[in-house]
Amino acid sequence: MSPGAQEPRQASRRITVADLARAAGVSRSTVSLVLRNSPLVKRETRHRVEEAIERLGYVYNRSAANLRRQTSDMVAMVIHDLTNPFFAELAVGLEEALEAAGYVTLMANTGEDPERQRRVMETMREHGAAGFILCPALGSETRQIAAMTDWNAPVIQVMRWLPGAGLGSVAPDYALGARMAVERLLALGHRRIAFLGGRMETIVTTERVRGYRAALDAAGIEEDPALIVPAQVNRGGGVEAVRHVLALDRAPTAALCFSDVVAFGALDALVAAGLRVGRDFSMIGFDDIAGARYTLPPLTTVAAYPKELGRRSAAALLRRIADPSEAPEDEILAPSLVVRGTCGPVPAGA
Amino acid sequence: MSPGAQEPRQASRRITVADLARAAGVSRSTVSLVLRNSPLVKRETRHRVEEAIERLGYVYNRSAANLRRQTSDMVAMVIHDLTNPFFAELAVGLEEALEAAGYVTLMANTGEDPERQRRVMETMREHGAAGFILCPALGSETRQIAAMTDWNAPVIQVMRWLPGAGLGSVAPDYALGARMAVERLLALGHRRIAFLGGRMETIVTTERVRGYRAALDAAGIEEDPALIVPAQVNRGGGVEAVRHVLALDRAPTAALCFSDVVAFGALDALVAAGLRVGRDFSMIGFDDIAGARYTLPPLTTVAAYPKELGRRSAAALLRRIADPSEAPEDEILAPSLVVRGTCGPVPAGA
DNA sequence: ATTGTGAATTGGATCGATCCAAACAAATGT
DNA sequence: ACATTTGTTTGGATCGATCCAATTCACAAT
Repeated sequence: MSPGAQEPRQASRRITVADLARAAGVSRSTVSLVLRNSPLVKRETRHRVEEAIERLGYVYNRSAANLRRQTSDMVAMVIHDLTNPFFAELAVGLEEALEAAGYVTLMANTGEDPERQRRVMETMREHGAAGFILCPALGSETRQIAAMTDWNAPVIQVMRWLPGAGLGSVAPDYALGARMAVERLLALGHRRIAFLGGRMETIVTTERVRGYRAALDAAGIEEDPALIVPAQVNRGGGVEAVRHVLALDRAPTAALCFSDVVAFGALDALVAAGLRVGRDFSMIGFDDIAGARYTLPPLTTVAAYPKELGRRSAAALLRRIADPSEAPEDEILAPSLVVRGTCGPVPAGA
Repeated sequence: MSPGAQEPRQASRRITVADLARAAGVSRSTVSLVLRNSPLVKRETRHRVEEAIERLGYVYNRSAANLRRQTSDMVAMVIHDLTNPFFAELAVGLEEALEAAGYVTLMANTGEDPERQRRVMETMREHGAAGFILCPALGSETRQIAAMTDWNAPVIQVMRWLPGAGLGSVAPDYALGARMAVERLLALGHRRIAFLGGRMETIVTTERVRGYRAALDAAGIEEDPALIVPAQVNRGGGVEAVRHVLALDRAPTAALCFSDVVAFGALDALVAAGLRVGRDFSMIGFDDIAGARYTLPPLTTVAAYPKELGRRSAAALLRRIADPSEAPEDEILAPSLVVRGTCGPVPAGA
């Protein structure tokens, strides 16, 4: 056989508290107390039990314990796209915080499929998840998600949320971020500012557009609908959107992009069109993903701190698990503008 | 209170099979048979039970069922860095395959911390994970990982592996990939070819270097140790490694980078040094991550298919779960070379 | 020797679903 | 009418740990 072959693997029944009790000459109850670090057991008894645990190679059975205690130490994390670097980082912050609090994480990636989302959440419910962190797939039905209120397990939505589901959420202040970005462009003298990328069906887009509009309004600039250009949320979308606005009669001199990834594509298209970004054209992204500092020039963008968002949503969920009577809250994190090299004063000619 | 407030939340004891039995006028055993879709129950009885399930809003308790059946439908996925886009995609492929097979995924990110890795794996074991997918953290002790053979749950290592742990693994053929890349560069006439980035303590690096050497050997080229430049596995590492080799007496005309991310940094540094990549200097990356096609020029690289690797490791694990007597296997996937724009013939002057 | 007190320990019931051997019902054969 | 087969249903024990009320122990006080 293989070099690592063991002695003939015997069926070896699982070691239980009963076995430990027998081996240590105490009752099951006492063993249980030792396992839970109760101060009730005499020091010497504790040692005898611990010795037996060691000697027999006992493994605690959390499922059995959870069944009896009517508790759960599992949290469900349901995310629409883990390959998005922003969400990957969010997931890491989340898991880290949950682990630190003694929970294990059940993970599922829905790939934007509401049906798959429904299915995995149902399964996790059957597993007795103590709570849910959900970044809902596009097309999730509010009714179905809202029904989770009587699942007897709190739900926190992250990044995206279904208005009126009444579930609580943690997300960056998209509108504020967009507003800050546009205000920066206005301060540099820009008057024709585009919004590139995103899908108007998503709350994340409408919120960002809302902030964009608010900034223009406050500056007394009349909005030009032609400058709001929805497009796919990827590099190709950025390319397309830029091509579109450059072909306009009165092209913009600056743009806020839906996300950094869209901005990357936009940057490519601007360079291809012979424009020097940061001089001939100013641009701001959204998210501050890892690659943003490495573009040429480095991308000015709105940072949303995904890891922190993960931690916050974990904290919010744990609070609700600890006290289910607490009302759901919507937590909104202020983003910040990271100024790099893609913005400059409006060119003289414009 | 909030608009979504429900009627006063009653403590509402959980609905169990016993409740269903009472409601449907059958025994608990019959209910259980219905739940498991047994063909033994009469059609009409089944309907009565199903009606009760619907009416009472029953939720199946998988933990209780697993306890009694001495089975488990949870798989543990322990990964060292989920924010690495390569691993994120691997994780998605993995979870997808596991979900399709009826398993739920317990996820943990170790952040390259062996102690944390030990801890989370122990916890998952206590939760009764049916198997483990492990991408071991740097510095994992072989002894400790090898000890998992008597955990009574199969372990598959992905991407990285500890030689001699005797556990089974799924990984790309790193050596072959490196060899293919270097052979390409040789065919273009390059003779001084560098290897940039990576850490010699990791098997992934040594394997790639092995392939690099094999290609040079086969071409009868004497290896120059000065051209093998370990560096951090990030953009900065790439920058540093390029600066180093360009300062050599006889600088190389081409390089294989440890990974795409290293190649990105290398590209930056080459451009900064005034070299036209693909003409003055040729370069190949490794991984084929999403950004690779968007560099200028687009990066030629070795594709390793992370999603497929995830699926394969899921399949391998499920096989071992189904038949634990099966010996652990090491599965090695052939990578392929994706030719884009960063390679060209050796410049005349060199 | 007896009582009292707090510390330590314990047996039996329990969490929710499933296994198992046995019982019951319906249909078939002789 | 009875035995046999096939099809359905069932009660009690069980998985492993914990809860709870009750008991035993150790030791000081009377």
